[in-house]
Amino acid sequence: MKLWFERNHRDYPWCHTKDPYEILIAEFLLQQTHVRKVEEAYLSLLSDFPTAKELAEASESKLIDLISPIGLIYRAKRMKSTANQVFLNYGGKIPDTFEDLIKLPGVGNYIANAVLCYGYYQNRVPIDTNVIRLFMRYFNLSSEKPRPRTDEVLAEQIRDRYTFDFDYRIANWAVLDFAGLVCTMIKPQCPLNEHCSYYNKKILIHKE
DNA sequence: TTCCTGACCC
DNA sequence: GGGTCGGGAA
Repeated sequence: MKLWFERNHRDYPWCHTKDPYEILIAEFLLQQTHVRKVEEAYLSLLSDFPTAKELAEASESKLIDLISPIGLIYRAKRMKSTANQVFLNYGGKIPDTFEDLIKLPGVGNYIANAVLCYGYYQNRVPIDTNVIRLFMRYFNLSSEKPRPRTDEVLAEQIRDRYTFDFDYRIANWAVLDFAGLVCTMIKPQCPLNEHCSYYNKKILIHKE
């Protein structure tokens, strides 16, 4: 996986920062949004509002203009509100604990873990739709719940199998990229085929 | 039409 | 547990 990442990984601006504020912005913009479209919004937003303080003082209409091309406009209000709380309650510093992070408006389980991992180098696993799809397929995991995202049992099974011996920042990006580029939702073309229980199951069904 | 590095509401 | 936000690409 590490080798695959070194050869094939995608290069996004937020992969080059360890500033928790910039990470937070990226994760905010990325939710339920195609990665390709986020890059421009991310850069212009950081260019206009380089710190939490400036975002807290930003005009809401300006924020909406920046976010409207990628949808989910309510994120503008949440981001501004979060910046305000960061400024008021934490002296402008993004919190470094899970408990404090999820108190912020618009920050849930995934974004909190992402900030802790990418911004504070903690060995966290932000579990999103990509990670779930990849691990459910490869390890033949299943979930009782209609929404695997909310399945804490499944999350634990994924973390158990998340045994990378290198930087978790790299590992998470690698998993994300691999799921996004190779283990895709529709017609995946995967080099790990024979190792993957999902592929083997499909072959089996095909033969019958 | 479905889906996208989710979070929030009921 | 399920609905909803949302523009854009496949």
